[in-house]
Amino acid sequence: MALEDYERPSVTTDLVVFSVREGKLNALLIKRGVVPFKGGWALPGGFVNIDESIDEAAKRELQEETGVKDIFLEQLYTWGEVDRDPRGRVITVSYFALVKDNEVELKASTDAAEVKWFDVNKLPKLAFDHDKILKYAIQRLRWKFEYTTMAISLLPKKFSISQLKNLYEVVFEREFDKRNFYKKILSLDILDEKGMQENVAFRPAKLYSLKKGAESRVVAMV
Amino acid sequence: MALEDYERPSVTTDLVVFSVREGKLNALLIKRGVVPFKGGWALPGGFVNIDESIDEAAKRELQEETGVKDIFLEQLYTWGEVDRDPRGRVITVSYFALVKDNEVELKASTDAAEVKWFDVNKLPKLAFDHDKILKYAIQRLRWKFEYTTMAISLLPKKFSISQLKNLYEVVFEREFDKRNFYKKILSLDILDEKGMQENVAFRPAKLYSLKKGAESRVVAMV
DNA sequence: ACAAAAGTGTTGAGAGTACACCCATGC
DNA sequence: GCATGGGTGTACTCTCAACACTTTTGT
Repeated sequence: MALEDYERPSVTTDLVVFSVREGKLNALLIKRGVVPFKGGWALPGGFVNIDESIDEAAKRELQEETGVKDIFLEQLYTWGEVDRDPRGRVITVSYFALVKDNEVELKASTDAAEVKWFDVNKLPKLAFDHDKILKYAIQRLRWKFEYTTMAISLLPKKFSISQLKNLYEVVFEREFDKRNFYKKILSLDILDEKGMQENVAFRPAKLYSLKKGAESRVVAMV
Repeated sequence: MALEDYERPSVTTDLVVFSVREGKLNALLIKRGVVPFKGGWALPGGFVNIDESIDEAAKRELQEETGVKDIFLEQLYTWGEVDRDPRGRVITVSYFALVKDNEVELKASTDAAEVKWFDVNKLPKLAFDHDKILKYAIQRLRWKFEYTTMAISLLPKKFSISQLKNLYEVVFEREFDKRNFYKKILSLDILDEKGMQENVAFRPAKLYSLKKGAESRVVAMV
């Protein structure tokens, strides 16, 4: 059979954009400016254009909503229940992204009456099956933190071990032993020393950056 | 914007169906009976109907190609490059499946001139981006074997530890120490004893079955 | 000198790895 | 009794977890 013989579904991407703000894990949501679920909160996202790859569509959406590019973005899962969208048959490919709070510029648009960060522990009711997608994304985020060096992409180029430790404590919602954390991270041989903090009101910390080539290494981080 | 304002891509599923045959890990391929790549080998798969979920489409394809149902089937990844299919814009959601060799009945169809098992180390050139998909599936398969009890779904209801060990050796292409393997598996507390082998020409093995509730447990298996 | 955060070592428990011999059965 | 695969224990190493004090800096 030829392509034309099949009725085609619409395909969208939905993004779970995470950031750490004021010591909490936050996710980006938009207030829908259009039906269905007009006025309800939902994940940012939109249709995949016919001449762009799904990854490109996700990247474009991320930039439209946050102004951010060149940041960690990874496909999560594809949701294809027949009735997940009241407008008709819509398949969505979900992605998750990590952005640095201070590099983000939120902008409303026609689709999004409002764009806002929410503490993942204080989420509103979400449109479509977006609560399921968000739960899935949090699991994946934790997994990524546990087994990859991805967390470091959320920190400045030079960072201290304690900044990294804070990040892990926010994502896993528990404390890590300082000595064990230092020992573990330093034993992985993934960091280069990059001098010291300056102008701090207490003992300056050593700064590190991720070693070249360690970006995609799979290591047990914690 | 409304759904109608977007030109829609076609959506297919592609299946990587694994089985263990004669001590080797095999994948199921079809010889394409239609253009493009007519006469070339490809993964089984097909279009997602407008009134079925993607999971249902994958399940249906699996049954059409192998006659198998109720077996391990899991979504892998969604491939959405613009030019991945010469017929036009086709997005494919890949799945991987595990089937028991002896429960499979291969059938050719209009789309598939021939259906055949291939040793994953002796694969022919594949159509589309199917070699990438297959590589991805093998990675995932190994990960699943390492961290879940999924391997057991490939064995008969009652099985011996050495059958399980053989399976792991095939998938990881290396040997496991017999004593350590027995010790590790039995220490996980995921098996129930189910009597002994009968009518074997040597010392009969103890048989086990997977404990109720252990199907989805995440454990380090090896 | 004090406030604030940085940095550092040891010990015990449990898990992984390496390694070789006896056992039960059918023929 | 022999061929075939089943089943078992010990010692070493390494990793993980628990635990508290000293150091450096700015004010």
